[in-house]
Amino acid sequence: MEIKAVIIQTLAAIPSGKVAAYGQIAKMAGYPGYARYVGTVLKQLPSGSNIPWDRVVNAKGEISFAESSKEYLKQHQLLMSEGVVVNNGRVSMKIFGI
DNA sequence: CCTGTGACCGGTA
DNA sequence: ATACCGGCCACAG
Repeated sequence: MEIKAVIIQTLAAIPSGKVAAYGQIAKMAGYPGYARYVGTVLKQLPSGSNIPWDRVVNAKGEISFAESSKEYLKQHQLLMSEGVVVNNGRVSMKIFGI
């Protein structure tokens, strides 16, 4: 119950217009190695929460959904609307570095 | 209790 | 640059 909260806080701290990697978030939260768990938490987030799940990408800077998936398109759109440039599924260096 | 799974990561070839 | 591999940790069945 502790870890989840910290991760969510860290997610909420990502400024608009920037993105962060799963592992990076885990590390910032003080739990290095919890990258996968970050994904688990995001997946279980209730819809309607204020958590910017769309600003989370994998270590390669890519969206972690299949291109054909609906979620991919949605995330892509959200990122664009926040000023993040996405090229071929890859975000252009706007990584959140506190 | 044990096993498989996941919106992952880093090192090595 | 890409491909493969082992490690990672909580959670559901």
